[in-house]
Amino acid sequence: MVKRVSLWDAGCPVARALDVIGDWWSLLIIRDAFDGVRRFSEFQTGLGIAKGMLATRLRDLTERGILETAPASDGSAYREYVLTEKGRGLFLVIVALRQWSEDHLYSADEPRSALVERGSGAPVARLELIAEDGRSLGWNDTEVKKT
Amino acid sequence: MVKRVSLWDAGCPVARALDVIGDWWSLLIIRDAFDGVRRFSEFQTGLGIAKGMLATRLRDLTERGILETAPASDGSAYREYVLTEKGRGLFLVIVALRQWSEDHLYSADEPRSALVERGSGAPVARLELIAEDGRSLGWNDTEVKKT
DNA sequence: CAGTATCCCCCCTGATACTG
DNA sequence: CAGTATCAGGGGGGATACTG
Repeated sequence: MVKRVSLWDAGCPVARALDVIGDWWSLLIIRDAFDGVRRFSEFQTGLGIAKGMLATRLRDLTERGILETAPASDGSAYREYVLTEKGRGLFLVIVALRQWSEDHLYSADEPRSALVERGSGAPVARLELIAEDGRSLGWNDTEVKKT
Repeated sequence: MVKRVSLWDAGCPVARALDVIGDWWSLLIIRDAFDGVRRFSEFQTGLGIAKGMLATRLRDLTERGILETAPASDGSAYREYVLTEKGRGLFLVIVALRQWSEDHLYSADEPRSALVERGSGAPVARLELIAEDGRSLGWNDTEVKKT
């Protein structure tokens, strides 16, 4: 973000999305936020990010409506950072990244993690693209249509 | 990629994925590849990227097994860059980004695009997270379990 | 703890020129 | 057309010190 050439107006939704969350740290911060991280120091130690960088990223993400600040839940004087509805909308992006990563970036003997239902621990179905009638679609079965 | 601090070994699949395709240009190149772009100059003019940067990105993506080179289909002496199976696996990541972007980054009066079935033009269902029995799941219904 | 301020390096990135 | 080589700049990003 804040890059020399913004692709915001390039007319492609993907480019516009990357303009907002396409830098190195943002998605990692958002991932941590989904995992319940809320405090500055939690992000900082968990990510190993420099404090100044983290402050900048948190401010940017807040300005862009992905995070919002809330009074600390423990009564201390500090802020907490929580995902907005817009921010929570990025969940599937992270799930898709996770799924691809575990499919293609891990060797068979490495420890894995899996997304399961909270409580029951039942596995979650793989993300897939389907037609409205339920047929599974591959990447080559689709195209982008301007409306 | 090639960043001071690699998160490849951070133990998080999302971080590892971003280590591979988390830089500014890679996903845009991949998106273009999904749209059928194959030639150096097509990428270059379509993205407005500097030639040196593009050459570096194409090489990195090839080394990482996301793209592969093929002889030019028109018989010329040049290479073409096409997605591998691993690269095609990123389709859902791009779809998720597109969906989020159109949900949250576009105002009502802006022109949109939509993913439709090739040929029929029938709309594609929204990406969503479901349990194995078909129930729709929200972000807060899940957790990551180490295996 | 939660930041802000400063310093500074280095690499990403663009621009241009050059080659086959 | 498809790159490679080189140069120059700007800012991403780390480290440290400082404040409340």
